[in-house]
Amino acid sequence: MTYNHTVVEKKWQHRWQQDHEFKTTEDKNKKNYYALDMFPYPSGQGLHVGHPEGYTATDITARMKRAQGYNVLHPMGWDAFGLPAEQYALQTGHEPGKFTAENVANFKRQINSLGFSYDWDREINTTDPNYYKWTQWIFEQMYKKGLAYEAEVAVNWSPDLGTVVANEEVIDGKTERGGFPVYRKPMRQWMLKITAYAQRLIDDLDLVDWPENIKEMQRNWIGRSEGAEINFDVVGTDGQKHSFPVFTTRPDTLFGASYIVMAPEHDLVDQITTPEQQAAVAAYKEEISHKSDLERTDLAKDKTGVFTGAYVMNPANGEKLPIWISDYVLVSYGTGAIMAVPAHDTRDYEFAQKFNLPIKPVLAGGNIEKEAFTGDGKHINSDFLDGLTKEAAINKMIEWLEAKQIGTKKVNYKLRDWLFSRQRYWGEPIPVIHWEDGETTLVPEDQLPLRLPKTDDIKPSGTGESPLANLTDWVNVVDENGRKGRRETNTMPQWAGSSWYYLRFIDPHNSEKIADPDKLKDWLPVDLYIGGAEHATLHLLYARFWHKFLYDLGVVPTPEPFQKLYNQGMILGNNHEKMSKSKGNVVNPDEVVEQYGADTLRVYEMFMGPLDASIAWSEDGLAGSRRFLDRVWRLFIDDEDQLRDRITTINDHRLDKIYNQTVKKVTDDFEALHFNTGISQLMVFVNEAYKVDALPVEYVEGFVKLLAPIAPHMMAEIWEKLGHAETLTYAAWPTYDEKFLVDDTVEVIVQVNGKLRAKLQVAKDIDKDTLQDLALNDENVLKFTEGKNIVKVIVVPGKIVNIVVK
RNA sequence: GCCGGUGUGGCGGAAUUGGCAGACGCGCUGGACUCAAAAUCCAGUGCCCGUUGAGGGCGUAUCGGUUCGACCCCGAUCACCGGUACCA
Repeated sequence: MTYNHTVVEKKWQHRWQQDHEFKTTEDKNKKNYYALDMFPYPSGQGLHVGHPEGYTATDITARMKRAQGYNVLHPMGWDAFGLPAEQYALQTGHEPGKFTAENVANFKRQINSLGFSYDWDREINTTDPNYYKWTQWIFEQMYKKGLAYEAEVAVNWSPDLGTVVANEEVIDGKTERGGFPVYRKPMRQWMLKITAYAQRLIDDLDLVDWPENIKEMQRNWIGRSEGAEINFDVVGTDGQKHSFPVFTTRPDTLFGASYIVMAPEHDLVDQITTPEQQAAVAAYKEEISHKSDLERTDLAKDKTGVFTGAYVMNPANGEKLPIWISDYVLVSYGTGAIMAVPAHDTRDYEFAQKFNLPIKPVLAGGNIEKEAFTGDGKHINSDFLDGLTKEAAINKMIEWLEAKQIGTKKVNYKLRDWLFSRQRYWGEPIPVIHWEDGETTLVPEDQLPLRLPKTDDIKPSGTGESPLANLTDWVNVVDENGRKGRRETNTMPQWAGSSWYYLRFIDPHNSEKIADPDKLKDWLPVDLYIGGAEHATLHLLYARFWHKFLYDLGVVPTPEPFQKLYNQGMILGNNHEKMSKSKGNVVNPDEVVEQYGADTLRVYEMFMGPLDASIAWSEDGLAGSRRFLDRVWRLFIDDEDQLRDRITTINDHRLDKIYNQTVKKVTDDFEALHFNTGISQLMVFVNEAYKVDALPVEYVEGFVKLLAPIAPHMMAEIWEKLGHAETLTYAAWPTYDEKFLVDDTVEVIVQVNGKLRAKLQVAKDIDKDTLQDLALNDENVLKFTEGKNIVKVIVVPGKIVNIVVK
């Protein structure tokens, strides 16, 4: 009979669930292995075929590690707070919690239909108060350490919608929904001081086994740059003293500074602007305020700006430099003001050209008539720096600045503090109360979790506050002394719950602590973490930041959370484009499971190519994977659904070599996440097995174990037919014997001038001279050496002979 | 623009350390089985020359270099993908 995937897959999924087959073992005599997936947001669309690619990879690893005798922690949960549920609730008047629960149920059904070996006893959900109690707890610890603070930050405010919208919801300055205008409006926000960890977040990348490109992305995102802060005194028109610092990576070019630029939002702008320039400056600031961040940076080419009328003195040479404002200087980076050296900075050069400001070279080389010279060279027109090159001049200038107390050496980071509040209902409440006397307090720890009040009537507050502001019963509080207060109505961003969930999986039901310290010690760091590269910066940086903070508190025992990280690639539609509804190229895993079975989907997704590559879906390829599984089934099982007679306890040794090779290669490949080549080797074994009459039962069982992590349902069924009552899950992983991998003879290739001319079958330990003689006298080789001078013969025993002739 | 990555048959891809380019799969071609078809099994399949055979030439984005020998190392160029966006 042909293999019936529907029956067999249901049978084993049912049994696994009943037996709690994948419950995490915590045997002290075994080593531990933590295989983690990036947990999904349970969207209404359900799973698409991209999800199972990473999930299959971790599942294969988890299953192999169980067979290899490890305690394996392989959990799954739900990152279930998020915008879509809130929008659904706003539109339909339903409660987002219920909607989310339905989506979770659907996701879970789909995930289980694929046979993943998750320990569902450890399922977590970020919207569960027992979970977000600890998200709030971590926030409170940060607040106590001064790492959570309030600040006025500009947000995208839509008066028509009565809400604040996220950057990605703003298109051309209008809301994505409705097309209403969006204004930049400063609002009180919660911030987390991730910048305090900037240096450690760079340094500790050296501790982890991550793809180099992801490390590089994080380094770029943090953006460390070294330079100096230099103080400039404003040459006052009204006798008032003002001074301000600028940050520069090129203090050595101070002699070439020809003007100063401040960000239009810089605090000092209004104070220093002269009366004659006030109108122009005000008009420019007004113009800028209508531009979004994106617009300000997009219009990069054409520089704009206005003179303030004020001047500073160049501390190096006493020159008077005009102060301009321009939006090419960002208030949020460095000090919000720069010294412009147009001769040696491209942006300053463009600005100087446009406004006819002087361009004064202080480095030899380049042609400043045409463009800024940003390379290295000897300093000129620079007094005590003349003749020095860049690095020496930078050091000398910093020494000089520090001696004169004009400036200091300074390191700057691009990384900004984390904007941690959202004006949303569907998120973790920030456990803070603002009292009428101006005091701000945390909700006491013993009162956590601070529950999100249930409501099916989520409406915009109209003020820019979250919909929670409408729920006056919840918002208004009174303390024991009758003092009135108001709860924080901002909630946390989706990143919060996902920044520490891997810790909770270790001890998910602990009501006293985030997790038992001994268990954290046993399981951390995560051994393998697989997910999409789109989380390369934000999620992975936030999680590392929280982990380091908890490490400093003594809560977690390791400085880094994820030892090995791997990014799966994308599965594209059959037209090589990203799958999307509008392109009509989306493949639904439910249909694949129904038609071909979960095992086929798993094999196919792993066989498509390297795990990190983006590869197009192919129905033919999928069918080919099913064909391979059918071939495996027929190899072992006959038409009566019985084991084939060819499976025997007698070993005629014809499969010794290929079997042992297969065990070795598959084990190594799975370990290295090279599943495509591992599967290829399993195919080679099957091809060989079809050619022999007798299949030693030992090899059959070994093969079943090797394929089981990828095709667990079919292999469980064959395992049972092989007469095993006990589960395949914990059956020991096969081993190989080195002695079968080495041959007595090897094939040596013979080249003449680097071109292949012959292949020789020779004894493995043949000596160099004999091999050389053999090669030189080969019939076909002689055709190419006859009548020519043999200049040189390179002999690599066991591999190659290269004869160089002239 | 800058940073990172990739480029191999008709297609997905393989090649561990600089040593047989194209494993494995798809597709295609031929054969067996069948009344026939599907399925299955077997064989062939980089391109070109050679009637066949033996064999030969070319070939890993392009151009050049290092080397006895380069998909692999180096330099330049092109294309595509990802990240980033005036970060002083």
